[in-house]
Amino acid sequence: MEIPKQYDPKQAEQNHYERWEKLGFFAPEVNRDEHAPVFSIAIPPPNVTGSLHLGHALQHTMMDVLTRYKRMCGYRTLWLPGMDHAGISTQLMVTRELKKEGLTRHDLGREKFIERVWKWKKESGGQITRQMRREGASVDWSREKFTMDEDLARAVREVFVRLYEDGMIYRGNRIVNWCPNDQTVLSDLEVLKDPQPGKLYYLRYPAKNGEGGVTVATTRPETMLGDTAVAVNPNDERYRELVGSTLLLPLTGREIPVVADEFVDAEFGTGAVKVTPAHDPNDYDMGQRHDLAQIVVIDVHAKMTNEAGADFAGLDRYKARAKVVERFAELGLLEKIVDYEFSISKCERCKTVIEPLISTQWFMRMDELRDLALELMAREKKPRFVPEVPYEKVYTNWLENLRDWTISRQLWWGHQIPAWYTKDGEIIVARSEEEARAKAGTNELTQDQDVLDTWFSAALWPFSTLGWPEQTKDLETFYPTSVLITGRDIIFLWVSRMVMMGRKFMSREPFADVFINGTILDVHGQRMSKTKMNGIDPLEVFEKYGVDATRLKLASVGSTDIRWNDKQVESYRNFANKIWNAARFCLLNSEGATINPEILNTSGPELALHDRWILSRLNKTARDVREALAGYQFHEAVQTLYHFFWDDFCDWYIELTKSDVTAEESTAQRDQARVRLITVLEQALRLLHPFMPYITEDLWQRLPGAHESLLHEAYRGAAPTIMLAAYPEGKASLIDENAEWEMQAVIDLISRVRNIRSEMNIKPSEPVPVLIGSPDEKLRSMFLANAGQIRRLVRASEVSINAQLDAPRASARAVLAGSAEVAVPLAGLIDFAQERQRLGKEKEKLAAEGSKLKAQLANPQFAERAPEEKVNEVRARIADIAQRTAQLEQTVENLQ
RNA sequence: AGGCACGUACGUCAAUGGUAGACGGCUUCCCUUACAAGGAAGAGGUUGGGGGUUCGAGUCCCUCCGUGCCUACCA
Repeated sequence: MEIPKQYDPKQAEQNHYERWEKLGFFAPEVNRDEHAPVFSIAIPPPNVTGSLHLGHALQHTMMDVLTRYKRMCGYRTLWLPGMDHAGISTQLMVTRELKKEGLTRHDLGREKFIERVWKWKKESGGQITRQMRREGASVDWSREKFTMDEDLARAVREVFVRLYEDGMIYRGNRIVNWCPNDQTVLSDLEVLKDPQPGKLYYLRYPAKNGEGGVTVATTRPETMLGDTAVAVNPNDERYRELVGSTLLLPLTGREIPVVADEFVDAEFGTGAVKVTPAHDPNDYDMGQRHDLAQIVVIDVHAKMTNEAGADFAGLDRYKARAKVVERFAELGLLEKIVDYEFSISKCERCKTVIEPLISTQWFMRMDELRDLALELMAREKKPRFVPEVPYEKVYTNWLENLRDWTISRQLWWGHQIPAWYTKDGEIIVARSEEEARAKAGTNELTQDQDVLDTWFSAALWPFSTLGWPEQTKDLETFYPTSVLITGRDIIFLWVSRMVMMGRKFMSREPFADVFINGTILDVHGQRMSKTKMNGIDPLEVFEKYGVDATRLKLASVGSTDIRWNDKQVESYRNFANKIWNAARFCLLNSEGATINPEILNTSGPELALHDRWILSRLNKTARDVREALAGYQFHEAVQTLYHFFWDDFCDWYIELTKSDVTAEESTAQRDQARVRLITVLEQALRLLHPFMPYITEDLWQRLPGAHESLLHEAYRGAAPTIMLAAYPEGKASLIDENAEWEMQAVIDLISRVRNIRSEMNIKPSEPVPVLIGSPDEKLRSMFLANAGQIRRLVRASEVSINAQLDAPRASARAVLAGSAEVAVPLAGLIDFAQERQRLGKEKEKLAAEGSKLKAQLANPQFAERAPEEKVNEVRARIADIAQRTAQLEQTVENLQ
């Protein structure tokens, strides 16, 4: 058989995915058992403009691990893929593209522009699906969705209409976050707060009679042109007299009142605040309280309006700022300018400084929806956050302080708001234009030009993708989904909104569990971002180390943040190579053998120790991996598998079977050993498959008898694939603690002898005799049964086992657990001083451990209060140490 | 400003209140016919400092130092 010595991931990654997909293994229909339990995941839809980054690969790996695992457990599994239309960024990308052609979207017109976006989406979206196929994601492509698909659009309109009819969606004129660059309103969550150094300007507003007046402090002097009051705290003695008086607003000649408002912090600045209701959210509120006029001095392009006065009209806001300051200086009204650090609001997408503006927009009232979500958590503790701390609290705290959501956006790309206006300005909200006409009783309607926030449609994702509002079979089967795996940055933007919408329209939470994955940082601990250019393309990592190795590293990230270092993937690449070579060994020695699952079901004294032991290890590993995955402990699962495959299977089991398996002649012993070896390997590959789909499938396909070995019964009749093989169960009945103890004794013995060889500088090629002494007859017969293995693994010329250790004086010795001793006669090789030193070191170690334990036991409180089994454990360990120390002393004496 | 996390080997990270581990790196030896992307044997830790609870603390509590993240309407 042709098997290269080195694992080549590219070769293994080549053909399997296509076959899996073509044969329909990813679709839930592959499962023939109609009573099968269901497992479903709706993918967090990636942004169609982007390409996938490591964070996506991380989440996809975790979702794929769970999906493949559950599928192998016989669940009817659906991992539903799809993409998000990402209104603002997509429109931005296409606008940029147009700009290169010297066009604006207005040149094309709405319809043509949207056509253009669809064309662009096809290309960009294709990139994402290619990447996902490369990752090995076992998503059901036949159910792929896009938030702008007609059926999802229908769900959006349905939700909008129902919420409107319930009075939960309304249109209103309020102050909002406006991005002057994107020309659209943004919700609070799409605004970044960026702390940066700035200036605080102290401006004096004279009293009406030209005397005195008040000094205010502001970071935005240009807004003074729109001031309609100055506010002070009602309890502020300094200004008590002034409340109710009138000031003369410089540069405008406008008379404005001094009002008292609790909001004002007397400690800050001068204690007096200029009030610009049209351009500041707080001032807006104050304006409402005091019935102040709203004077709009800045327009949607962040330029000064005519209202700002002839001197300023048309100026950019920052130029206007400079000019205002200059004028104040000229008038002697600029008291001072101090350095001041404050947070500035920026557009999350384009980083343009937000301009708060008064604008007519659509809003969603959140109080009722919020209560639904909070109730769900309070009563049923749903959804279950993993890790619970701190995310459950983060989630509920945010909900408690939730404010209304601005859902309209001044974009063309997105779900156009299903609201129409009659000539008289009446609002008709309907599912379609026809319905609107019928409702209005006229055909003369114009539809609202705005679209909905992308997150509006995303909030419906878990049920809109399954066919809602139709009562489809899929909806009935797969909702609620089993788990959501996502980053902590969208708990508010997305997770909470899905819960509210799911609760409102499906009466149930959209997912049972929410697993919040850790964030991948760069080597310096910085978040990866486009602007910092420190992102890593997963495809590059795949190229370098292979998909399976990368997946293993990603799966081991878990829920804590990690600093990414390519080097760390290397050890998993080495692991893949180890798997490859272990399989290579098994395959090269598999002639005459076929996988036989029967041997997995029974263990007993008729089996060799290592055979009982590996069955025990295999079942324990399966059990531990299952437990780890049940609690989303991906890291734990990876560690368990890594340790089992490399340490248990490769380092010990293969080594222990070598002598049998590599025999030239076909004997029953050889062939049975071969059957056991490849059968255990096949089980190990199954255990690894959810994490490393390519290499495991590739090797599995080569194993003799794999095609005939049992798929999970739910998949009877399906084409052979490890994907549908039953995941090892982890049977308690096959966990054999006695075999594990005995095997450990053998391993310890071998390790001690190897240690002696190494410390004594005995050449690895030099055979030495090994003498074992133990009064324990059972132990002796156990060593005897494994003497051949021991001899091979320590390169012994002979292994002799006696009740008494009868070794020449010139021997290196070691003490083992269970009152056993081992000696390696080293006539002419031994350096007595060195040997005494070596034993002395060992004695010190024992003494240190022993005195620690004795002190613990000597404490009367310990015996009294600690559980009995702990106390017994300590007693046993002390006894063991005492015995070993005594033997060591004897050994040292023999050396004198 | 508040809230929350984190600080463990040289590095990156693990450890239901019960013997502090893994991987990489490092030292020595070995190309032993599955694998040098490997094998064998080692070195390396008063778990950031201090205090407390407990029979027992990396783990729970307090405090200080350091580092991140989130939330917020101080102009």
